[in-house]
Amino acid sequence: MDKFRNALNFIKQYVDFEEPEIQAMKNRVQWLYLKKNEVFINQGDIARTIAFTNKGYLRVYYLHDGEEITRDITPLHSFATALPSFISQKPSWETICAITDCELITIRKEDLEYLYSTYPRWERFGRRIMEEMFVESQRRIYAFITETAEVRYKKLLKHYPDMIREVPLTYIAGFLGIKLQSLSRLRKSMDWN
Amino acid sequence: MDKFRNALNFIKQYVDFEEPEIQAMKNRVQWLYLKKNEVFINQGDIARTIAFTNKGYLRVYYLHDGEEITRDITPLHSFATALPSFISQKPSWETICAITDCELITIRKEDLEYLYSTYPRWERFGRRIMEEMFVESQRRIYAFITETAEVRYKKLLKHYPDMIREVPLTYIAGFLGIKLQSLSRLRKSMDWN
DNA sequence: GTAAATATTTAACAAATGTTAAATGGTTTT
DNA sequence: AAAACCATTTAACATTTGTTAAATATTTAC
Repeated sequence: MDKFRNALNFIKQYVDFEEPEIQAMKNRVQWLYLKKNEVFINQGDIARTIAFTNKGYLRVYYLHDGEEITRDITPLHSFATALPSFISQKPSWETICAITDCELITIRKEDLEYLYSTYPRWERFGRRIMEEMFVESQRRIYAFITETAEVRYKKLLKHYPDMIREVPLTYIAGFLGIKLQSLSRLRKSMDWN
Repeated sequence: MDKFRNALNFIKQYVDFEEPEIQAMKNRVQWLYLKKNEVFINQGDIARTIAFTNKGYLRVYYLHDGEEITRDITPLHSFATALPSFISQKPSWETICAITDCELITIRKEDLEYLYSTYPRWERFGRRIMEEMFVESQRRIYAFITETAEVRYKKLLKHYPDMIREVPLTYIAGFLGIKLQSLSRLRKSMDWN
């Protein structure tokens, strides 16, 4: 039983790696275990690592007029960091926090840069994963433009049933771009088609 | 006067290239001139090229219940393609169309892949530009969650005054995620602060 | 097991945006 | 200049979501 099984399955969707490249990665990552509500990256800190969520759900939010605005809930087996801060190495305005107990595979920026510079296939992986994340992000913009909150909620239920089960409704509402009370009302009056 | 001046200025923000790498790119791009309302990539076609908008504005939209949903208006000096189709080389569900007369620098997917495979710095550029596009996309998601349409419109006015001048309000409204009539109403009742 | 804390629901009213339909204003074509 | 074609505005009414405040329900800590 390989601890890296989830991560490797995910990675191999994008690039076929040789064994030494995989080893180089394994030598440079750290495992990080977060309890529910523990913080991965705090607002004001510099995002020095990026994480792969091997287990659990993270929430990305920032403070807007004293209110936490949830921008993202990371699906299982995906990457998470405060990217603007990670790229620029300036303080982050976003906070990333564990919604459930989490098991993260993290890599420091300098180690990732080392992989990028040393192994062209890792740089290629970086490009492809970013393309994918961008496309997904665009899909979400379409959803905001064309779908009502009810439709967005139904799709979330359909695509991420586990997530809905484990994540409090406040955060789901934030992710959908509506208030908790609106989500609650919408759940009551929903026709299930 | 270098025809590539805009493009090179843009590119050099992300990676410092050597002359041969720039030449390799110049040898593989094509210039494409579109008149207002001409189509760059049609729904159902495969996106075989990606474009840099040297002049003019492109609009990305798709048909939703017989209605054109504008997902993006590309700023000057940025990249545009139907990325899901470009990546997968499957038919595009999005159409990209010239809002104004356009001057595009285009490169075919296979030529871009050649640059990526041959020059690590081009692959690095590909990754960095994708990171940037992803971050910008996330910013827009925040805007949908936290800002009213009026605030989004004011920011657009502030950041892209030229765009507002050249692009019809229908498309602006679509980009903001509201209907033309709502934008019109909002413009009338706006307090200019 | 009980108290405290947190999550979710409910409701009445307010604000923002959508829908439909028509009027007005500009441009382009002939 | 008139006709035809766009783009934009206006208005009345409908729907969706926000706001405020409270009531329930569920979970966590002691």
